[in-house]
Amino acid sequence: MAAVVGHEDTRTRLLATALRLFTTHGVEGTSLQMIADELGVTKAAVYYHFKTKDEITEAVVEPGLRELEATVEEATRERRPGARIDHLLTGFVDVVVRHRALVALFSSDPGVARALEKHFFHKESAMAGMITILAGPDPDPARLVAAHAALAGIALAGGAPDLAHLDDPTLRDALLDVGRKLLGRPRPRAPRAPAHVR
Amino acid sequence: MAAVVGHEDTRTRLLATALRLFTTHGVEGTSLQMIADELGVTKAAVYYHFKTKDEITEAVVEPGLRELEATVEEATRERRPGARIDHLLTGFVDVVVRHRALVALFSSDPGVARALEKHFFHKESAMAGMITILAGPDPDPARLVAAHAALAGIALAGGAPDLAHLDDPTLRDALLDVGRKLLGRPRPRAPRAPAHVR
DNA sequence: GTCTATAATACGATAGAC
DNA sequence: GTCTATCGTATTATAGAC
Repeated sequence: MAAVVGHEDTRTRLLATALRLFTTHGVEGTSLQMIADELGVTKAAVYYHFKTKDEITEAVVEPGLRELEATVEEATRERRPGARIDHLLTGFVDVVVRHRALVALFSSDPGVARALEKHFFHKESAMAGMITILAGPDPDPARLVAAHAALAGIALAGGAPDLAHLDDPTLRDALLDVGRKLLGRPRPRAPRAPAHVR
Repeated sequence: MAAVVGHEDTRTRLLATALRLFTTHGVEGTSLQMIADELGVTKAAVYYHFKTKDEITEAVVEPGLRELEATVEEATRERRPGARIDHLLTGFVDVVVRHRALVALFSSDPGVARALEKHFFHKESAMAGMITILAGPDPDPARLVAAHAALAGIALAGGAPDLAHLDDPTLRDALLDVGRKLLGRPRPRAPRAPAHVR
């Protein structure tokens, strides 16, 4: 199973380049010409790998979105509401850390939503599902705002260029802390230290 | 002092329309044709009020950015670090609530940064200044991440369409709560209720 | 202040050579 | 698998009539 390597490689390079350009210029602000130039090929060469620009956008976003949807589905299966939140929170943070800028991209870039709404993927429902789990049924405004802020804060902080120097475990812990503070969840295995803390 | 009213009115309508389109399609995803169509005028009419698209982007963003810069400057003048954080936090939340989608726009849209970096405004330094105040000097990773998450979370939650139905005081309180939780600040005038709360 | 008309350029996308 | 060349359209922006 080691055929078409050259093909896969160029395709992978293309997606990596596209992601980088998308995060700095936005999807709509990135032209196929820019991608081709960065790759050192022509526009027509890009069109060999992908039929349309939307197809590129989908392919860039796909892996992260798939993992996110899987995490939401897993979390939904938890019986206790608190466990649902914890499962979703850790799963979300893991995806953000694994893909860094990607989640920030489709948390805020309208071009991603536009490209995705025409096909199978449903970013909207994944986001709605996460909010429902985090805020619970019939949430008060404070909890609803906290849920939104947690998702946006984790996604954008995780993808922030200023924080790119942090290694994965450090970033992961810090992002988990953000989520736990906003959602009122205890840290695992250290429920609540009484008085000598800080 | 009540001249040129018609002019000001169209200009204001134009900016409001531009902001709305920017938030739903992104700056680069919004064409002057879209703005003109939405206004019921032609592209040339838009060009009467603004010489370039960048000028529109600047004008849309200007009021919010000015208020933000003023808030940062005020906060910097506070002597105690905690007071600096509280001042910046409340000021930032007020700007977000007053302008709702605007702050979310220039927190995440690359088109805004691109349009601004060519002229007087310095979004970058305003953001850096806020992070410095919130995270303090030589911050550990956790505090740095918390500061980033607080700003991004407040901005994007404040501009979220899902939360547009919340009235200003409710949204304001909820966003302040987000910031305080992430930055470890106490709620004013109700330091810590002992046991009967919740 | 808004219009028609148009210029110059960039866009996404296709055809066909190599 | 990548190229040159091109099509049709949309873009920002300008000139000039009304």
